[in-house]
Amino acid sequence: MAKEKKFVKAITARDVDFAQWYTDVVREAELCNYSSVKGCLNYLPNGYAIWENIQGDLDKRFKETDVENVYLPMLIPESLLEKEGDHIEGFAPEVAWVTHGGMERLQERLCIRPTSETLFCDHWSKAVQSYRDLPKVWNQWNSVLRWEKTTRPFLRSREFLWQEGHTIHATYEEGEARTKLMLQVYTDFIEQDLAIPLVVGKKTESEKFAGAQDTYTVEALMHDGKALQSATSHFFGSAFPDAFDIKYIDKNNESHSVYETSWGLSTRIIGALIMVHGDDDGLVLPPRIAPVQTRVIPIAQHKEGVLEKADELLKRLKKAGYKAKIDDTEKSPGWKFSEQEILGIPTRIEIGPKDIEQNQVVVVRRDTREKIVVSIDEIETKLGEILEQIQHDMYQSAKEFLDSHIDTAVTMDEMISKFKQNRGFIKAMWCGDEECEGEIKYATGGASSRCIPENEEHLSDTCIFCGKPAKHMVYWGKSY
RNA sequence: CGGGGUGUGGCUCAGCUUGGCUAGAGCGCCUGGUUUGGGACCAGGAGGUCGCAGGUUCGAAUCCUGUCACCCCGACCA
Repeated sequence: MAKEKKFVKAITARDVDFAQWYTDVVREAELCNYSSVKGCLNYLPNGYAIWENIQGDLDKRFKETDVENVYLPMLIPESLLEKEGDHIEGFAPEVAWVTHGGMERLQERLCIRPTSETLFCDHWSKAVQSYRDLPKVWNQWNSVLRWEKTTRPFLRSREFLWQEGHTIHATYEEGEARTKLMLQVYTDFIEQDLAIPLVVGKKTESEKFAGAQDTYTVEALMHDGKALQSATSHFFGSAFPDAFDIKYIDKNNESHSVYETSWGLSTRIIGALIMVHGDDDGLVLPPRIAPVQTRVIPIAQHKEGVLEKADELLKRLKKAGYKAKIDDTEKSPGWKFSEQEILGIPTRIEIGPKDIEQNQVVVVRRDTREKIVVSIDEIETKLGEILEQIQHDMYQSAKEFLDSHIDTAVTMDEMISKFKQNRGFIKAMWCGDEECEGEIKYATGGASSRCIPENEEHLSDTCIFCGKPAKHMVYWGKSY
């Protein structure tokens, strides 16, 4: 007798409706949910655990490059925010203001930080006097608030968690080197730990951070073919610190400007994890960042000895250093399998009466669903190998996707038709004119310049839009 | 900011056009029992001032006015 299908699939197929799929995965995996304020999220244990791991890994990489952590306030006086013209102009439309303290109206309103360049500079303007005070290489883990009109979980929220690094240096070269160093730190972290391949480069004038001289970016390609800026590193030169009057005295008692950088990575990266690796069954997390690397699922756990064996296995896995959990709830095995898949736990280990009889377990990979029979005696070493393989394979398949979605174009017709048929990045030459950039965006239905890579290729002599001599090769793409 | 949509138990929604008995369903939850290698089943049970305010009416989840919130698309946006 055929059983009636009792459970409707809770996750929309990825290729049917990508936006809905994304929302479904976020909901079903219980990463976050909507709070009572638009655009502000409740980060739930499953989602926050991912962020904690990101923090842990990235912070370690920061400290290897001599970064020191600090914490500065969340409120910025209006007068301070206004000190650098481009900066305030860029952020003014999206800052939230505190106007009252208790019942009293404040003499000067305070903005809730959209970013903290001004606070760092304000501090340094007093604290830095001598070349001996330099460099300052600081970072803070915090949240910021930007009054976005359109919001989506992780991708664009009003309040979001991030880290913002801020540094000042005695020389231009040193500042520029730090900017590039942090870009490299992000690239390594995202590619190695998150298994997300990147396109790396410099932003054009119009896409730059408000007040920056140079903005560098790492761009990831989501499965729907849209790009997502996944981290950023800015070089401010000395204009920004000059506006705050940060000066130092060198060995010869001469006064000099300092050179500033800032760099950040936010919870938006969780959106990238979902959209790069996820599939129709839910989240797929790379083993190095997964809060749980394996979940033991006892089969027929009511039978004599099964739970005991499963618990014993769990203890061994934990002892061997794995982030392991057990699902010994009363739910049916099918339910448990689905849940492990929705949550993106990289492996599950099935252990039932038949396995125990043969001194084995069945390891199932989340990414490929491959079932691997492993002798219980070897589980500690085999699981590690399987996890490493998953990490490697996930990067490879994402890399293949990225590579197969990068194309080139030398005429506008070519570019437009390629954007229509093949989602992703298109490389094309550009004259450096902001107007052409806008025209290209319009003509392609929204493809903006994503970045100019360090090693530019020479595709043709002229700008793809206006035909004037080309200055740069640009990666173009539609983005989140 | 423009267009569209939705607010009814924890979740997803039906009911509203055409006002009327005690406001429904599925999932989830609780209790007991049977099950257990891909979302098991039976029985019983708890849980809702129908977003908020006002109006019309003998009577409003349903009609009217206002308001708030959220979602989707677009525009905008480091």
